[in-house]
Amino acid sequence: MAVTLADVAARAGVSAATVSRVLNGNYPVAGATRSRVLRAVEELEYVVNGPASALAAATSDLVGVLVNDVADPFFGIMASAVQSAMSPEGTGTAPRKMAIVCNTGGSPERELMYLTLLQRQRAAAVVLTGGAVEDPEHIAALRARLRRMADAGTTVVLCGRPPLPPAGDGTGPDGAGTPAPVAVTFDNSGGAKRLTQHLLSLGHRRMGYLAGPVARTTTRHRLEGHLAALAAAGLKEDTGRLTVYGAYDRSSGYDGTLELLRRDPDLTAVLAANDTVALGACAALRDRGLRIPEDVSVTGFDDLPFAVDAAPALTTVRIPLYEAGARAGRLALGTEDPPPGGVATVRAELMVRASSAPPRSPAR
Amino acid sequence: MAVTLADVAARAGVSAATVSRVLNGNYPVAGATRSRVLRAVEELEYVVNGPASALAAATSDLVGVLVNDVADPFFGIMASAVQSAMSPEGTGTAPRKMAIVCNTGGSPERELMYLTLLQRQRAAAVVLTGGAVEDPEHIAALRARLRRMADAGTTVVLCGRPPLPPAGDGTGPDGAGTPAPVAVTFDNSGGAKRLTQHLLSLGHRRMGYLAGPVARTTTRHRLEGHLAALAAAGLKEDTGRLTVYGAYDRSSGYDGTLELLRRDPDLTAVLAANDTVALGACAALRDRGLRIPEDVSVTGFDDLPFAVDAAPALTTVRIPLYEAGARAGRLALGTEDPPPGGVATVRAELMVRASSAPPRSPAR
DNA sequence: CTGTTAGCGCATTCAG
DNA sequence: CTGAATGCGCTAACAG
Repeated sequence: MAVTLADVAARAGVSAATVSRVLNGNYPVAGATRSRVLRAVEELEYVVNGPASALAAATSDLVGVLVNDVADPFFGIMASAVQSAMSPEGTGTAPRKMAIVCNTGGSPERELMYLTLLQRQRAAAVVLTGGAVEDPEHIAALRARLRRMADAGTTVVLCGRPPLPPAGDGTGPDGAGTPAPVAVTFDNSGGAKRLTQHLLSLGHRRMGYLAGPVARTTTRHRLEGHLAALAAAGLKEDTGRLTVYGAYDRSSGYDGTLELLRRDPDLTAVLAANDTVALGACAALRDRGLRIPEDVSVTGFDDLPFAVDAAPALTTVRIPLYEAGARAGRLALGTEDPPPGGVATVRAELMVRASSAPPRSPAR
Repeated sequence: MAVTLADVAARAGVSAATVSRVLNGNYPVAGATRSRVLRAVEELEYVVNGPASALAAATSDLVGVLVNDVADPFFGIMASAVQSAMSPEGTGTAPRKMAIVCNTGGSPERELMYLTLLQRQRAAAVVLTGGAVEDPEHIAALRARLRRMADAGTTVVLCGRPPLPPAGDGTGPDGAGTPAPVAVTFDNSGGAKRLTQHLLSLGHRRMGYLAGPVARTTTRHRLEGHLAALAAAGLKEDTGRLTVYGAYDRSSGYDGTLELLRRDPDLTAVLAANDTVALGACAALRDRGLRIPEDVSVTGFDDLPFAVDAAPALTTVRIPLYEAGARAGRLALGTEDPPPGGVATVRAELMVRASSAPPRSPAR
């Protein structure tokens, strides 16, 4: 049906092996025959059969990128960056690798399911983005699956999540064999700490915290940074009372803020787990007739593109998502050497904007 | 190295063919042997070799999704929806098809390049999202490429773009052979028209229009709807003078608004090509000391999630991106029958919110 | 219902 | 530098 290598070979008057060689360019071929083959390829509009070549070469040019939610710019930006790393810079050269973006929806089952699919495709590499679920059972399953993939030659890169905790239960040789996956992690805890310190320095003492989903590394690290800053300021007694967990979306921010207001009508600041949640928080506060930042300060996290356009512009913590994704992409392709220790932490920078200001009545 | 079908067959004491049959479930197999095989699969942790099966079956389970920009929620939402259509509803069943999201960056070359990659992978289907570039040369190349893919058995679905214009130059049999790709189009023109009518009815007469990139179907259709409404109101003289082209991003909205203000300092409304551009427009107006909507009304397009949280909340046109994407996904999989004529147009609904109000001095 | 037999299209030895 | 032969792992006819 479709035109094959053999057709091209016949047209060019050479053997299939020669055509294969010029196409892959890994072998010496005479200039004359090379151009003759190339012309035949053009004329026949030949397109390599990916599956066949993957089978024969036992390698594929697919790179999987797992994200919680493509529709969320947080992941969209990272995915876009990973993909950009596949194309060899400016030149219009076709990338040999192709990124597959897979939506897990944050569900552990779907994460494993997509890994199986990727494993089945014999993916060259896989990049796991975003926070990890902290369920021990899932971690064990994930570790096992990733190790099997790594053993089969798939490069595994973590982006935006910490390295997998070591096995611990001593089943099988751990330190030995395949090395742990390379990780590009975010300084979530440090960023959250600086953010809270910023609010503390403005004079805030009664702050509500809208945390992300429970049992997620990102959620935990951000919350820990926040609590650490509170503790350092001698405010640890409030811990927990003004923390509400929810999803990383607008409505969680809205509902969570109403709940916080119920718990403490006099709070002077709301720290949201991310920018999207912060938007919901702002909406809830406005609906309650509270002004931002005069009555209540609001902060986000991530510094997504829309944060600067919120009204008022959101004070937040900037995470260089694009740079991190690009780096993860290069690590996946082996274009960049892994960092010492296998873990690179990208800095989170405090962005002070209009949504934070001193509280109405400082220090309660 | 890896465990193969043969290994499983040996362990289960059956032939490779039988294992293949239980795995694909398309053939009758005795219950006893079936469970024996399944157990062997479990014990050996066998994972099918995708490339090999694709080669043998001459079909692949990959579905390509081309988007201009994954980091843009407009595309992210559609991509997410397409992907959701791959999973058989509630059941935790693994999707047999896998969506590959490819970033074209809006570049025709990259669009063709990714199609080549997809063609190489022998993709089962490909979904092209977003507006099409209107360069005749590119259209011809695209049409040729899509036809070749369709001939090779790949289902082609358009989502958010109009059907390809017919060949016209009479090269080769056109109407014959493979049918034209199915398309899920947006009523961009109708939505834009209703939006402009809304502003007209409020009393606006001097409106600036921030168009998208030139030579894009989406840009053209939205602009046409706008101009049609103006013409119907007898305002055609202004055509063009108050239209500025730019990218679909915030900075274009910002810069374009400054340019519009230069051309007509007394304009009372700015219509942006999409919500992101509108955000930039709002920022520019605020920086110029103009209030929204008291001094200038602003409208967006698409009704992305953040539109309702802008301050003031954005009057815009809602396009059911998720529904459209899901439908495109089902059409790609053949789960849904194509609409009569091969083209389904989804309605664009006017969403009136706080960013539009009567002008300061009605009717100039 | 199950085993046997052929390839699918290509990348690689190994000779020449 | 090039051609001929072999097998990657699996599916799809055929037989039985």
